[in-house]
Amino acid sequence: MFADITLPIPFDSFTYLVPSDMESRVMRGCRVVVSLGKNKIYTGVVLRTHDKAPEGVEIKPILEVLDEHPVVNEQQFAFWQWIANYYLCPLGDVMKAGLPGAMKPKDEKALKESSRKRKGKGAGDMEQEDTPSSNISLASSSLPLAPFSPAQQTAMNSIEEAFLTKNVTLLHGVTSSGKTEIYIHLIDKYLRQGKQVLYLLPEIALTTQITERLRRVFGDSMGVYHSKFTDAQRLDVYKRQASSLPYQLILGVRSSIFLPFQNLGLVIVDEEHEQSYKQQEPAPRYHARNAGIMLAHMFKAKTLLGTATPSFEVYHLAHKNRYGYVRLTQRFRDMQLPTIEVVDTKEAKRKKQMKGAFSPRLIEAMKEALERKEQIILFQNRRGFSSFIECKTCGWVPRCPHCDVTLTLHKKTSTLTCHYCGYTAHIPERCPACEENKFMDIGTGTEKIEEQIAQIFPEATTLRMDLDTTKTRGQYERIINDFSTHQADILIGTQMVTKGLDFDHVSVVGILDADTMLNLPDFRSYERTFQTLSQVAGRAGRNNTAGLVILQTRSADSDIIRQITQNDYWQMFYAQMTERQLFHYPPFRRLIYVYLRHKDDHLLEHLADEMAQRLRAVFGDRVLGPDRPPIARIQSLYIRKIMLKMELQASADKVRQTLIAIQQQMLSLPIAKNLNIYYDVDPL
DNA sequence: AGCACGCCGACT
DNA sequence: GTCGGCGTGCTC
Repeated sequence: MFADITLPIPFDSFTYLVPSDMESRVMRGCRVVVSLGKNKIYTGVVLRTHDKAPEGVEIKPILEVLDEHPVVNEQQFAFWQWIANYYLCPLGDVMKAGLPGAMKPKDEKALKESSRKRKGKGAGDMEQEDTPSSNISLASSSLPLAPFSPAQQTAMNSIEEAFLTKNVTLLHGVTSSGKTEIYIHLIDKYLRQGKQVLYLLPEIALTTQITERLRRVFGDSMGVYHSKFTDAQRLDVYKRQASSLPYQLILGVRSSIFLPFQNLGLVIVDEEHEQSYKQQEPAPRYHARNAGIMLAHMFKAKTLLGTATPSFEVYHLAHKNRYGYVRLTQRFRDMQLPTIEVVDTKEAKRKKQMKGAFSPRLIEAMKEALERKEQIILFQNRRGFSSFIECKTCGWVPRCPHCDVTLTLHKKTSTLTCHYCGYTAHIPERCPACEENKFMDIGTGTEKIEEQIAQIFPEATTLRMDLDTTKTRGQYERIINDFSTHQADILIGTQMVTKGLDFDHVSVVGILDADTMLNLPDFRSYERTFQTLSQVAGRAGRNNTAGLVILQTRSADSDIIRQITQNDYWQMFYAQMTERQLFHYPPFRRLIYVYLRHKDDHLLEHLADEMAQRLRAVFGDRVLGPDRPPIARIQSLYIRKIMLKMELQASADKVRQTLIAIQQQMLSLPIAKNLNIYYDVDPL
């Protein structure tokens, strides 16, 4: 008897021998311990048992069976396989994402350790058991639900009506329209029917505030699943979901779609448009919103997608009546939307009125706010001090030796940093090209904004929130907390400030430079700028006063800026969709990026051409490239990208089979040793 | 992915 | 004369 075992490495499975004394215990879905290679020990999951010996390889025995009952159920297997097929990655990669970290490769010592502990309660123990905690309220508890406003009630009714005929519904509600309250009522309804609910949030939005709010309503019937939790904590939730007394509501981040569910009735994807639902590294490169819809589909459950600024993919399907559509235009307690004032920085610059990144109008608005003891948020979508430094004499620019990018200046730490691989270098005293010692910095990051504030408003206190100031645990929450308790007047930040909490004392939001976002070489740049700037703008305004947003741009009279200031989603969507259709981009086509990596640029060039040619033989002009991506080298590997634009009706299965076949042809070429090929399906 | 094997530089 | 650098090849 043999067993195909999936291991947490980028392969589908390996075949092992089942020792006769284990035959009754080696079952599909159980974990086993096996050795791989010279002396590596892994925990894997049994995919299937059979009697066909693989040819041409030595076959090793399974060393140990860890579970008496399967810990991966049939629904999960089907879901794993869907992810692997759709996102074109080995099953092992899915397993790695799908099981909590307690299944990491073990060394010999850890293995013996766990054998000993398994009698008790080791961390790697996944034996099924009912959790000891009693008094678990299954339905929602004592806190009566907060009453709806008429607008919310109407929206709730519309959602329920839409679900009669549609499996997926988009709830398109402006900021502060009370979407969460609607989710809570809907969750309550499903829980009362004995159905499970999965409530997905982007990582950054899963704060203690939202957790506590839901905890007050749903008490112990809610489990929280966050990537910041320890392996043991996540394992607890996993075990609980597989037990006979699972949490009825899971509030979680993208990876919680992999938890075992038993009777899922509803999936909520909040902030549906958030890019962070799709990850580029590591594989599997799945989109949690789309995978969540598939998960719901497998359970014949419903999906509610919520956002103030829908993604084109979702809005398009809602518009075509494939998804239900519910609009919520009224803000909670009739809060007014902020006024957006556009400042033409091209004009201000010509008149030499700019103070660094600040226009006179923005300075004036900030000054007034500070005098009224109100708070300010400044948005600059670039971290660090400047984009890069340049030798004043010869124009030399320091670049990352591993990646094909300029190094960003971080003045606080006196370093030059690569934002891709993290390489850091000291600022050179003299230019290595011409020996001169004068540099100028080009571009503006959050650090430089902070420095300019100190000059313009020396009295004001500031906080900075970007990747650099939120590296360690708790820093993010701390900045949010300090700012909401008014321990600083001004919050300077990147995209990060667009998410999270509503602040009560922010009257002015300054967008320092809308153009860098608009000018990114990406077919989604307008869609994204609209989303991001709408979200930032939504931070302005207090209880009964409309906030003021100062939007600085060099293209003040462009259509996109007008659409943003008028909050005209439809116009923006309509104009952009015309272009998307014309140039065969999503949501009219399905994109697949094929990436090739190799350390030898010349050889890679040749191999990429070869692969593109083979793809063209099948897919014709649906194949574009190969191209050198904007960042053509990361961590010493050169990269090429081939783009596929598939029709929506093209069979995903056929496309996959063709791609895998061509990949295998490529990798069998003698010159293609060390060629690395991977895919990004529906890239963002 | 991760880890052993393999062939070239600075050390006791 | 060895320790160790990371290039490259393989894993049932």
